[in-house]
Amino acid sequence: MSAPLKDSSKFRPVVKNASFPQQEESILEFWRDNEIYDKSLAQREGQEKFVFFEGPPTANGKPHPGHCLTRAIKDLFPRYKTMRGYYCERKAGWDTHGLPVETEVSKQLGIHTKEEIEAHGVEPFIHLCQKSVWTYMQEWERLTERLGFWVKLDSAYVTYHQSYVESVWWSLKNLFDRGLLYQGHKIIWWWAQGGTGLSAGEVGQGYRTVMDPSVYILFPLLDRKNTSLLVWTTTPWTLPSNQFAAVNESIEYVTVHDPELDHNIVFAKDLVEKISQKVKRELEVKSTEPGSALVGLRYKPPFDYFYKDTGDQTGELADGGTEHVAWRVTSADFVTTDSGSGAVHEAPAFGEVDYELLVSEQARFKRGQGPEMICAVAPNGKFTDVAPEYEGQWVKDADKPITRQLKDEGKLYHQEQYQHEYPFCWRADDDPLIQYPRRSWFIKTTQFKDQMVANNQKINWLPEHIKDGRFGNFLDSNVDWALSRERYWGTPLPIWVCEATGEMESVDRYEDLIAKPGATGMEVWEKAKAADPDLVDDLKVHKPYIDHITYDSPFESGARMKRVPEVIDCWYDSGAMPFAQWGYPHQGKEQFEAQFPADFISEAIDQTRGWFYSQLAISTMMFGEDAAEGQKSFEYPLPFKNCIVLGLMLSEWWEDEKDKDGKKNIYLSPEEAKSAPGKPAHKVGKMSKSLRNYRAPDEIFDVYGADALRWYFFAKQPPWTSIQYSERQIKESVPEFLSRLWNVYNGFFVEYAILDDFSPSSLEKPGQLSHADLAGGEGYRPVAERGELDRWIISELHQTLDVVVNSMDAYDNYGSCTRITAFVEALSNWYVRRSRDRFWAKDKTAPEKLDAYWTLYECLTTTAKMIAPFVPFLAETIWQNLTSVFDGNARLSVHLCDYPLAEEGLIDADLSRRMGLLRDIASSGLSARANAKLKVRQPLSGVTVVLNDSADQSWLETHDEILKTELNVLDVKYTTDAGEFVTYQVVPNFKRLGPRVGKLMPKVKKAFSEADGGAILAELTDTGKSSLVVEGETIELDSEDVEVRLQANEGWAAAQGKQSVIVLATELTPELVRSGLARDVNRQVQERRKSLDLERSDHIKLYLVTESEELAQALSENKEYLMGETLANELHQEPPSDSIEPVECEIGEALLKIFVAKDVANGNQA
RNA sequence: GGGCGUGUAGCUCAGCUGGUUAGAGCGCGUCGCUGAUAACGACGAGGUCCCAGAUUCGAAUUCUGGCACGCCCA
Repeated sequence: MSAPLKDSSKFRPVVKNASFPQQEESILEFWRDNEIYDKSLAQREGQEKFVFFEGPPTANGKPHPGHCLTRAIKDLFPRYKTMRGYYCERKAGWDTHGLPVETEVSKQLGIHTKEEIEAHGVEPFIHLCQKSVWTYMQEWERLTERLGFWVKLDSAYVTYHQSYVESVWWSLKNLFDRGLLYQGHKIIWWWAQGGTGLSAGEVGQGYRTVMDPSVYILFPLLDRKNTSLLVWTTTPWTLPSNQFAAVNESIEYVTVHDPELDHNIVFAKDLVEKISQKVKRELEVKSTEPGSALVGLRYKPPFDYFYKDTGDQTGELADGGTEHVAWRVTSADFVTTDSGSGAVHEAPAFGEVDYELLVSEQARFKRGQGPEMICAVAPNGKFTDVAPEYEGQWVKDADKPITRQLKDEGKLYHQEQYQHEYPFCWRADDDPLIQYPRRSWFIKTTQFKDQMVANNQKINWLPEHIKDGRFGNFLDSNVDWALSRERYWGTPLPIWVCEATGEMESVDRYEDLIAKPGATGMEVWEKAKAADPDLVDDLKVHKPYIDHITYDSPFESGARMKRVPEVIDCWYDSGAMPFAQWGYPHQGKEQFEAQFPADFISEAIDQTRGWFYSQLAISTMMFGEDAAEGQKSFEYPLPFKNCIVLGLMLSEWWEDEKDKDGKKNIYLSPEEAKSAPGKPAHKVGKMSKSLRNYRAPDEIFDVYGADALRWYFFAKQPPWTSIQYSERQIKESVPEFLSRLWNVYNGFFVEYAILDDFSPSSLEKPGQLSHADLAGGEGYRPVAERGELDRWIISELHQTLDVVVNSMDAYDNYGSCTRITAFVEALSNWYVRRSRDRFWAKDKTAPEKLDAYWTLYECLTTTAKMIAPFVPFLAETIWQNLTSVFDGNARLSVHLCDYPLAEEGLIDADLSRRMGLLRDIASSGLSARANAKLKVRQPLSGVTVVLNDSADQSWLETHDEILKTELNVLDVKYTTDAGEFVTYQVVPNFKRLGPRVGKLMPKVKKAFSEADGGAILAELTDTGKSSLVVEGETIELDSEDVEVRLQANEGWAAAQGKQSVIVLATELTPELVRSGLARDVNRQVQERRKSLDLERSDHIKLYLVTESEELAQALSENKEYLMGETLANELHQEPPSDSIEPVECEIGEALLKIFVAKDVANGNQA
């Protein structure tokens, strides 16, 4: 089709079969070329702010579909708020530190342990880390852009940048100076052979089922003669380091007499039978007491390595008095009677809960007077000389000899083997891990627990249960933040220690550091930089360079200050992002104060203990009521006000065995899986890089487009639902929504507007094509003056806007999308469908026709604006073409428009209700036809609609035409009189009657079913009242107390709608049959027109030849109808004289030859 | 082992504060429509709302206890 491209007052014809992905690419180009994002921001400058924080992703792996969801949601609300008039900056950010990066680099180098890293050299290792961070940078940026996520990538914050590091340092110095940063021990899973601790993730990978000893040891009680506490443990090698025995205060304990040993033994009452069975002898219970009675009793531990020197040591308690520091019975809630003896051996060096018990014991004493942790094992996992008998032995190998020694000494009461899960090193799977204490730095977050809990209450969590559920619980069980990491690539802990006195101080700027008296060591960096000028300057604040910088101690002359070796937890980096992204307070003061707190953030649920917590903790400590003096504190020290917690995205894949190199999981789509050789196993689970169990987002973009993916995320479920990601679902969102709207826009509106020369170009100030902007266009009539259908769809549009805006303001994208989908469905399947006649009308200037164009135009432009935040590409495509007629006078981009708001005056609730009823009746009518096997092409003489409520009858009666066309009937009758077609059923309104009649309800229900529905209804209609007698009680009824249902009687071609029954007249007269035949003929002629590639506006000469008398009569009776429908200038019932290729087809029983030829002479005469 | 969440049609998911006929989309089947046409409409099959108890006149919905799955932590 040759389009008048030069005529800018006409719409551009849209390329047929344009693919969404291709269109999106050109929209991206348009946005780039015209800097639309920047303009959308500039336009809102000075307006109220909507603050968004980007939770920094780590760019050292390829992005997967789960990341797309996060980024899509992060884009949606800022776009929406911007259109609503807010100023919303979006600064990107990248998380660059931490173990994942080190692991990635180690893999490249083929090394594992810290020793190997040191051997390789920390300096080159760090260089690799810094570079590795950007390995997938481009892919992330491309994904971000391709998805339509508008965020400022070129001014992104980066956690390893000097300004960022110094901002983090500032906060750490602040905490240090306030005494909130302290050193303590942390029990970690320790790989003794490798000399390193393992992260939780690594530990989780290495669990195996093993058999370990389970031993019951006698701890003689010093205060009770001939009596021992029976203590249980599964790690005999920790017994030499025993410090306490723990019982549960609320459990009952017994003292039993063992006849064989002639000794009294104390253990949990519930376990008497079990333990008797184990030792195979009757144990006589002598007395019972609560666990609390045992607390404080002293005992003699099985080994005296430590006991011999300090067994009698006492210390002063904080609230007066003295107590023995160790080898006492203490109380602990975690002790149960599920296994063991109800008394547990405690070696604080080798267990986290044991260590916590030590800490709480220490807290009872005056400072320095309490128990010190004891430990008979060296970091290499071997006994030290403290335990001479076992010195140099690997702890796990010592289990047996230790048990044997205890047995020989009569201290072992019972032993057995037991099976459990135990972690091994994931890279050396013969090495079991042990729990082991390491020196570590902590932040005293527990001091801020109440404030954090209070701040959490102010956050609007979506879904709500996060607040008091997962997040709230986590806060309640807050422990001090273990901040330090004995690693290399991270923010260095900015604390320098005096080598002589151990006094410490914190430094928060590199500049200040090198200005310290006697500072040296900067040359190491300078040399490195000179040798490799490409090194980024930010590296100088990192290991190893920073470690070389020392200076004169202010605490003792002649001594030097040296940095502690640790780096910090990278979660602290990200949690500091609200201020560190600006380099605050060294710079960016204004930006920070204007951009805190965030109005909106969103991440997946796995960030509960990650970014959500780190932000809240740091903000509360830094800016809360107890903030450092001089520090600006905020009314809301919480870092964010609204937080959408996304569900986890699971992947669906098929595991195939054909790949032999150890990576046997290959993503196969359902189709591929079907045709794959062998039997791929269907699996569902977390998306993971190593499993390769998903398809790269790029492929999705290329096949379905970003809008399809976005719509799938936004419209298919609330965002916090854990979804099983499936390509099929994405594929479905295309026809369901995108192409449906596309068909209305392109397949319908644009095509006809071009044919009809309709254009809104007469508007002098199109502006953003708001309702008001459209008035004054050529042929424009106010909505109130237009036909009902037009008023109806405008009303639907504005009701939709109302719902969408309210939902979006409440961060409910799912609710918005559901409503938008319904609107587009109504637009496509009712408005356009019912308006076709007007679009086809010949008179291009008929007011009804122009009304239809203006109405649809308004619907489409408004819809484009409405969907712009959701599917920005499609919205832009539609907008660009719909505004192309204005020579650049309209808004350049849909994203520069204000979000459309509902106008009360355009909403007509009655009309919406009635139209709904009409649609329901039409749909039931079609259903009735289908049931009666009367195809729609066959006209029927009429239908009768029985309403259960006459309120809308007169309105409906004026809309017969719609039903006549929809149902292809000649006549429509309405009645509320049941007649013989239907039966009235009156059922109780349970919601209303239930509370009133209570227990009588079942009987009332029965009474209703037995009563004469018609009579009750009649009474209610006449007097507004009725009554029922149940069990002698009279129940007064008004019309609200009952619901009327209609039931179509058997034997009629009828169907039931929500509030009506529709009955067909099924009798077919010969005339009706012939009329049906004519419609069949029309259909075949249209088919022929298409096969001849005729344009829709081409006129034809038509020859229809049949030997059937009936069909011939049908043709002549319906000649005008046929000519009109097929644009035939002439219709003959004999063959043409010139050679026209005929087609033959069956109409009913008869054969028909069809000759169609384009009428060149009279073509396009319209 | 603990916390949190989830369990509804073949699939993916809705179902608000309890109201008696549990929905949508897709898929499948049947039929229709044909100037939106690689679109559209109707109908149908398909559900012990995970199980068991309790509360209630009434439970997919509330409570208790299980089971299964997922996540986080241990």
